[in-house]
Amino acid sequence: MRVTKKIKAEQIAILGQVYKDTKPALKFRNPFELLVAVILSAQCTDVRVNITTERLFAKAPCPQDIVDMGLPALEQEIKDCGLFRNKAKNIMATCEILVREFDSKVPEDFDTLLKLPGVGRKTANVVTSIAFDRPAIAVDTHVFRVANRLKLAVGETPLEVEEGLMKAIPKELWSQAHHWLIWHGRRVCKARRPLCGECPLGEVCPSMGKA
DNA sequence: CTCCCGATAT
DNA sequence: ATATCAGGAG
Repeated sequence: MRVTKKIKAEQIAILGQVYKDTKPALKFRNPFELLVAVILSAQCTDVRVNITTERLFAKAPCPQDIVDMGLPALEQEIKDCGLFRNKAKNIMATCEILVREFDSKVPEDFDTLLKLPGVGRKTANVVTSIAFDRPAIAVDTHVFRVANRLKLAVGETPLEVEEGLMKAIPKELWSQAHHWLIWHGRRVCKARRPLCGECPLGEVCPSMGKA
């Protein structure tokens, strides 16, 4: 199957119809909690992140509280999420910067977010999109896999896929489409055993039955 | 490219 | 037993 512009539009329309009511799976009450939750979410399920952040923010709801708690205690607190030494070091360094340079608030500017330790392109896009309500497409493992399988956007790297998706999707739908792709990746177009048999995109998917 | 890393699904 | 999980840094 050759995936034309028209077929891409159909893919997007179906995704929007099926997943229109989806929202972020990560629990958060403000931009700071979202930022920490997304840093923790690397190579970890959202369910595990939510358990961890609920416990963490009960003890330390603000950047200064985490700084005061100290690195070893933070490591123990987030250990279940994996990669915990790197994540703890990055969260601690980020909190110190937020307190010292940004009045304990999460900056809204994308490039400023990118400079924070532990914050890469995916995390910065999630925060600008979800916390600050600006159009962005964060390419995580689900978005990367689903976009490539659909050939909605093909690329070897997350950045290539991000750029392809921005061309294929109207800007006003970027943030929503990001959620549609994630939920489709979680529920149907799974990494290991995709449920092609019950996929609403079967007719417009070039990878149908090939995984 | 490799390393970081525990929990979970298959 | 092993692949995968809302990645990022060196």
